[in-house]
Amino acid sequence: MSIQENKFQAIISHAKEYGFVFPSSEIYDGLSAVYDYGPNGSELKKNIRDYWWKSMTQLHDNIVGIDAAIFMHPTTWKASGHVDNFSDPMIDNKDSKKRYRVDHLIEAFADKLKEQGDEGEKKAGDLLAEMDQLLAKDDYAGLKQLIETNKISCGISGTCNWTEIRQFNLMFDTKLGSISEEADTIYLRPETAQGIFVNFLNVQKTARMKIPFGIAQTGKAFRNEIVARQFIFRMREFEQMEMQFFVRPGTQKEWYNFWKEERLKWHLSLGIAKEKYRFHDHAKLAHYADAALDIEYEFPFGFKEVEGIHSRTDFDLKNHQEYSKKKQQYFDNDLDENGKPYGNYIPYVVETSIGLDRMFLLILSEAYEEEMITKDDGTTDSRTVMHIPAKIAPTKLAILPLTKKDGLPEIATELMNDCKYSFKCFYEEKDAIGKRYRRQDAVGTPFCVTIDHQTKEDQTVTIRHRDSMLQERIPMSKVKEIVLAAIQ
RNA sequence: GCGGAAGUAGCUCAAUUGGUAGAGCGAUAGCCUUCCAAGCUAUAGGUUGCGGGUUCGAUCCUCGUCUUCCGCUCCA
Repeated sequence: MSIQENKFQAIISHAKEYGFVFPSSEIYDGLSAVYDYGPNGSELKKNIRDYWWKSMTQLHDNIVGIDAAIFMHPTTWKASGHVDNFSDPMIDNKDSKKRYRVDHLIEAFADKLKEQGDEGEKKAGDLLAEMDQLLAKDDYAGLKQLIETNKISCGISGTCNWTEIRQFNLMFDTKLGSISEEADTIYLRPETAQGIFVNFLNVQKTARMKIPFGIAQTGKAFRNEIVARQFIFRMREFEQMEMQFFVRPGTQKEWYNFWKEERLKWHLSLGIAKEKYRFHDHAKLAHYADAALDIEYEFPFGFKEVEGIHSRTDFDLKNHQEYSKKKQQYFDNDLDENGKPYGNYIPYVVETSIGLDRMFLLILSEAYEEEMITKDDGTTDSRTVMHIPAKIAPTKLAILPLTKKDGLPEIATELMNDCKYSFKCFYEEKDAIGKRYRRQDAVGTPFCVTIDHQTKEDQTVTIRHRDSMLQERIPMSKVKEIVLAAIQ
């Protein structure tokens, strides 16, 4: 475990040192649980996003994309259930410093009452009924009163020395409109999915989609996590890559299983070992789901969720129909077993939702290696190498003239100009060649090409492979196609 | 948010009982022209996290604060 923890620390340091991830606003001591992506990080993140986007919208002809706004009409979040389910009243015991969710605290007390026979059973029922009423009214003073009159105590300290009840709202809000008194409160979206749901009919009609079909979207989402830690794993501002797949009611289970397998295939297509992944089925389901699972990856700090597959039923569309008073129905012309069209219905939804930042951390965790190598003369040496899959590596090709004289930089520049329209290249003529190789290893560049004096004679160059460190002599004219073949 | 630990150059770390900060690596410029980091020269880089207090004098003692790490609490 401690080796793994050290590895995680090493990855965080490496990420900062080589321009992948910086703490946000670092010169002002940082902002907790917010991070910025540097030059290499922003390339890698973009490449992961593009790879996902392409696999969804280009390789599936029944999936189209949208880019909905972060700001949405406030009613959206009432319909989605987030306003009610996204805030929990909390209370702290002053002696034990333990924090409880108010409803959990009272429910636990009620469970104890129930064990005391019929009379306790009745008391517990009354208590819970009263709690529900107070919760519905957001009456925190009343809830505290309820705790005090029932002498509900802390399990650790045994005292009833409680703080005031406080509300932890997990959605960020802001004001729309410049004069704050007249402005409406709106939320920063806590998930991108609702932008897809409210556009369901717009997309279905304008892109002439037939069920089953999907809508994909990537974008920022915001959650006011009480504790946000573990580097970029849990951030307050993060990016999601979501796809909502609309299906005929009754077929959701089959599509749920389809996407479960399909999404795992996507992960494995990046060359990551199957053993690093596992499925985790949710026993306790969210308010909108009839089935849910996580795709978990073994991070240095244990198996954690990277992606979720949720069978969201018709919960969202049905609620949007109710709140907006706009029909969210789809007319299905396909014929059922009786030869009649399926007709009007509100589709069911299967969601795939992956955290881009988590995927980024997954790639870093998977790629990072401190390698011990034995040199030809028997001495040992170490190198830090990022085995980032070539197709998402920040830089694809480093072009290195062996020396900065004798016309070698000119030839290298020519190659650079030939390749830079096709993929991201990096040019460097400083320092010994070995040092330059190591620098490229550290940022995960899969290929280095060295131009030497022989290049002037026969137009060949040395191409050096990052993972194996093997070198081969190839015609300079082949460089572009070799790299292109590796990144597609 | 609570408890514990830590914070000195980009990184890793020094600095005697309190006497106003050094090294290695890295970076930059140049030399060398070398196919797997650690040849040579030079340069830059610090209000010791920040702010008070004690003291003639604080990196060191003390208080507060911020950040990070570990453990709790929350995570639709």
